[in-house]
Amino acid sequence: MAELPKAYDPALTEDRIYKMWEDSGAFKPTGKGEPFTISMPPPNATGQLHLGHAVMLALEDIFIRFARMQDKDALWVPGTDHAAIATESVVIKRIQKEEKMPDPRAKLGREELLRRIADFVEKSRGTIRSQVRKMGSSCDWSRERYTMDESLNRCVNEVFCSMYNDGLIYRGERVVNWDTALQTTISDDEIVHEDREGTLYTIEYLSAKQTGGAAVHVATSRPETKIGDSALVVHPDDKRYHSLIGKSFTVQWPRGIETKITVIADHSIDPAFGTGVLGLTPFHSKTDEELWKRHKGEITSAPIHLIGENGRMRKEAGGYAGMTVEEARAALVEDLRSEGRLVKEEKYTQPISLSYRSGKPVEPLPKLQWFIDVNKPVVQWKGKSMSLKQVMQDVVQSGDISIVPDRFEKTYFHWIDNLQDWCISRQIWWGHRVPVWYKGEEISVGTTAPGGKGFEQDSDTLDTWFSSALWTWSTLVDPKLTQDFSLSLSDILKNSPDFQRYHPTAVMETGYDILFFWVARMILMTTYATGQVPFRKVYLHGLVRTRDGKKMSKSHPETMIDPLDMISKYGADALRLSMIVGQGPGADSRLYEEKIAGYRNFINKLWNASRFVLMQCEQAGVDPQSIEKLPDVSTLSLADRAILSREQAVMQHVTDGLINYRLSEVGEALYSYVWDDYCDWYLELSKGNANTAVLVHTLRKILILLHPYCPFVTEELWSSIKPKKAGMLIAEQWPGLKPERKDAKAEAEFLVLISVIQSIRKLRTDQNIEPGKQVPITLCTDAHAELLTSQAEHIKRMGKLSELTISGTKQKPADAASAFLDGIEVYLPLEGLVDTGKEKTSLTKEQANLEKFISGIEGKLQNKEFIKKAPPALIEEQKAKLCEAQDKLKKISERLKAL
RNA sequence: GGGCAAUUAGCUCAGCUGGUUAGAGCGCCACAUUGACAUUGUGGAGGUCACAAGUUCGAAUCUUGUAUUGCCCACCA
Repeated sequence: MAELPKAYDPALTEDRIYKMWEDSGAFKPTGKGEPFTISMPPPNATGQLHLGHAVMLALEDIFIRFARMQDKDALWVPGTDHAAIATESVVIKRIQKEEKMPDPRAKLGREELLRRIADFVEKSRGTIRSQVRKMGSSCDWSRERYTMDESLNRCVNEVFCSMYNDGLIYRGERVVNWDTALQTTISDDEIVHEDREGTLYTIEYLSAKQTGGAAVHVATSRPETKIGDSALVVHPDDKRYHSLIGKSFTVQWPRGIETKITVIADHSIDPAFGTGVLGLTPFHSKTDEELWKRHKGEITSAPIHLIGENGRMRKEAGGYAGMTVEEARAALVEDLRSEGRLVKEEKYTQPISLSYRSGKPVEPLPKLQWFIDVNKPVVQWKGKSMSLKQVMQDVVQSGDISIVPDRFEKTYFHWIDNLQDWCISRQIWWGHRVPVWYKGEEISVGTTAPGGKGFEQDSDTLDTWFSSALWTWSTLVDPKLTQDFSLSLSDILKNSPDFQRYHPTAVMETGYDILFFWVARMILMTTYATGQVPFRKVYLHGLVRTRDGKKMSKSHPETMIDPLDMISKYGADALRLSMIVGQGPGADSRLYEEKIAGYRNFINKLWNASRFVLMQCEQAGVDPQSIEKLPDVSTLSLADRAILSREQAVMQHVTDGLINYRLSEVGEALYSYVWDDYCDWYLELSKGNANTAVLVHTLRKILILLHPYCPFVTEELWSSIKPKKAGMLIAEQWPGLKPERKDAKAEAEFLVLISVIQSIRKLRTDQNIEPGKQVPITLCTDAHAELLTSQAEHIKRMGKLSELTISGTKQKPADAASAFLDGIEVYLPLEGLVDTGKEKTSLTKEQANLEKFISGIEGKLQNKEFIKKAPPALIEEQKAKLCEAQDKLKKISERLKAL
């Protein structure tokens, strides 16, 4: 048997073990048993693994290993995401910086830029792959996918066409969110709202002369858009403006600009805000556009497209054309001021919309784009025609999909309620190109280019979430089939064995921050495209924060914890535990190095416990691998019987916990079982009279139960201690319960033994006995004499006793320090050396505790209502406790009196 | 403006369906260094469970309200 080193060294172990797993094919599904699939949320193909990925990988690896050990047909599909906007902008920035090329898109052209991005991605994907391996992720690499794979592209195109044919995808001129920095549209979800200090300007919009009554003032935070107004909107009940409703005016603006507006009424207007009049700018505000659509018929003038995609005023802005929005605002305000039309300027907290991607303000402007209609009731679902929204609601409401923690179901429904048509086209090049071709007025939508000359493909690409939304199933279709264009999507699905067997997936695990971006979109697209839900359960983890609860951010590198650093320092197992234990689903958590180091210590504890077991075997001349069966339980020692009984409880707890996704609790339970029960008591008590069969058996169980959490160290130890015939731990079967091993009496007696030893140790400390010195002890007991006698050797060794006397309660040694347990009196005879002060302090404290406890219980028991209504078992329990406590109190009081 | 969550030891967190003398890890104090482990062991100190009212025989746990903190959503121009 090879000697294990004194401390566990993950660096010498992890890569070797991972390779062994991978080479053995253990990550591949067996094809037998109940299928259990996880789709790995694909990390961006650009970057580095961060803690968010690490948490995801750890959780999913636990799920999948547990399933695999339960003999399920476990498949975990890995992959990477092309991350359209993020990747393109990263590569463009690099080229700009490294090659001093200000506009790579213009200079390189579409084809060359795409080639460069693809190159870059290929390199990064290699990095990501190796980092995913470092975490110990047991995913099936032979099924690895990439969102830009040809087969996935086929799926994307198929879904696009099918939705187009169903009228769910349409092209329309609408106000969209324009990111002027990235020069593309973005979806509503990619907008972040922020409050900024702004100014609310009140301007004289119509003069008294024009209205024939009072002048009309309008408050606005964006004066520059007012020259693009089509209407003024007031509340229908607002008496101030009653006479104006329905009238049209020509508004004179500085620099010779003239607009025509109509005054209309709408209930959405708040008469108390500003002047109660809203200047309606249909082309540069989504809300205004909505309002405008409702009142189109009443408004005579057409909307004005004022702001261009470059963020500058267009020629429609007359004298302000060419200025940036900010410049135009300043200029117009000055002009109005000099005309005396600037009535008021006030400080104002303005909610503004920023691009999630670029961090720059989003400019709403009209643009011809592709959208997904979420309200059209044409999706066949459960025999009904529903809208995409309705299907999304149904699957969660009906329980086809459940979300952990369930409060996020509310959030999800709320999001759907507010969901509007999804703008899916992007003006970037990196991504799945919109499968539409144009020739003059002619449009061709298809998975392949149309025949005939003169067709040109739409230059836009699809939102990256469009392809990610297909992830759970597009990764399972047979790539060969996708090359055959005579097949329909449903043919492909029907004939793809993996899709047939492994979809829907069992659980989707991801951060709550992409519930809307991704999880909801997967539900939307997958139900439509496949008629199945993408997954049965959604498990959401929270954000990993710094020790102070701050967000880790790239701009503050000192706040970042790099998972790979931590792995090389403490090992992947320790990192995994530190991210799982102590954090519930959906809640943010804090991570810091000491925490990881703590779990490294735990791993090392396990390592040394195993060394101890191996050493015991060696000393007994037993080959641990040859141990197969447990001896007859009745022949075993108290400690053996107790640990075997505890083991059953732990096994049950762990299994139930994993089934119910209570990972933190399970981790804690295992931690304390291994460290407290197993190492501190069971192994200690085994010294000198070890039963190697039980030692080996219980250690094996520990390795099995811990394997999903810390796969590396457990696998490594398994090789020394597994039964000869057994294979790798990763493929080991999850143990079933053996209720006959439960032994409440043994566990109770074990606790008595522990409490005796602990109380002796405390007496020693209280009496300042040198740690090495052996002392005599007398235990006086009527109830536990037999037990204590049988355990005398243990008590002597662990209490470092020179002599142990066990007697009845009638004879008590004089001149001894004392302590009192339930039914046992512990005496440390010291021949005149007893530190009575210390003993008094200790006993007085105990006395006070007991008195408090007793009066509490007595209060309860004297309460008639309690006696009447509490469950009888509880009452009995309380009575028993009271007796014990009173007995103990009596002894302590007597002793105190004697002192 | 709407919604959601959190508030338990110095720090990070458990405490599941109400009955515990309220727990863990780290940190702290004291002690211990030759055979599993100092990445350790032994013993200890430390909490009116944010506040208030209510339900109940009984509340850290349920209800309501308040406060503080954080997050999400939202068309006050």
